[in-house]
Amino acid sequence: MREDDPGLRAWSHFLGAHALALRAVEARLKAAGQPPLAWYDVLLELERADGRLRIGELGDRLVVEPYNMTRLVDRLEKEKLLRREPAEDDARVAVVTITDKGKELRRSIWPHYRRAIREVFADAITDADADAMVRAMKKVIAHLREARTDAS
Amino acid sequence: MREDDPGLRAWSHFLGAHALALRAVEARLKAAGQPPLAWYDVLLELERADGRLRIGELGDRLVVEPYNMTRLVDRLEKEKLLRREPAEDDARVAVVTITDKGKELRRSIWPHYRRAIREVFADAITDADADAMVRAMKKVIAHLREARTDAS
DNA sequence: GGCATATAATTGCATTTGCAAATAACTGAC
DNA sequence: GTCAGTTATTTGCAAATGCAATTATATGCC
Repeated sequence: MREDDPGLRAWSHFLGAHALALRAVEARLKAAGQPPLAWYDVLLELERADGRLRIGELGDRLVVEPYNMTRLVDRLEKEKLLRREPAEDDARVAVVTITDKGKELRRSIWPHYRRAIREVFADAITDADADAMVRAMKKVIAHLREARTDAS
Repeated sequence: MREDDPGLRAWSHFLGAHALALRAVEARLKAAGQPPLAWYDVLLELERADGRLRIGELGDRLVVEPYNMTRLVDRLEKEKLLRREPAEDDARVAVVTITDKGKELRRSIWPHYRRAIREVFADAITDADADAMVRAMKKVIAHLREARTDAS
């Protein structure tokens, strides 16, 4: 019953660690009166893209389905953390722009989030573990990102 | 803006890889006409525990909140994959027992699930990567499981 | 240009999750 | 034995998610 293939073993530990760690991080953010992680992700991705991004592109980068991205943007827009604007070149497209309030919120969340990551995750492993994880995770990400592109 | 602390970098890759991989695995299961992963997890955990487990214990092991565990059990019970029974010694407790149908479903899901894990995750990394991941993930899990126990 | 097909975003409806409260039963102190 | 406090599970309601359309626009082929 117990799995001995290294890949399968890694998968099950991967899921287990993720569930525990994410729950603990979200709980800490909430305890500190901060918004959910998804909000931070959106704001960070927007800042990284110099403040403007199409909704679809945002969804691709954050691994959020388009219909969920629409609604996540709805919520942040209602809080005036970002704005929707029509794209100039393509009328189907909505471009999202981060507001000053959005930038400020992101900055104010970060210390809480960073502390949570450290306490929950980073403090449990060595830097060498972390580097090894980055290498492995990058391979998985590349594997899945390229599979998404090939139309065959 | 980009993070250079190894622990924080590992965290962000960890989340990214998880989101992509889980989406891909769930999509494959669905395409193969299989039930959601959560059902498999419940059935497997029950089999590992010789078929019987309290609802709360199941929730702890699967990292599912009690109110969600109640409802997940509701759904599987409606499909006759398991049964609820009152515990003999403690009338507050509901014990869950896997049925033959449940065992059979778990066995029939596994080949699909295993193939999905391989295609999505395991094939992208080396055995050494997998072993390194297991080591790191175990540390995170131990860190969070023991934190949960200490009442201080 | 005109039409079939593809793409971006959104929406209605059903399912699932989260939160706070309710229910029921146990435990320990007195 | 009784009561205060704790624990296991469940439930009502609100919020978030998944799925299957729908809308609006763009693109390529004739």
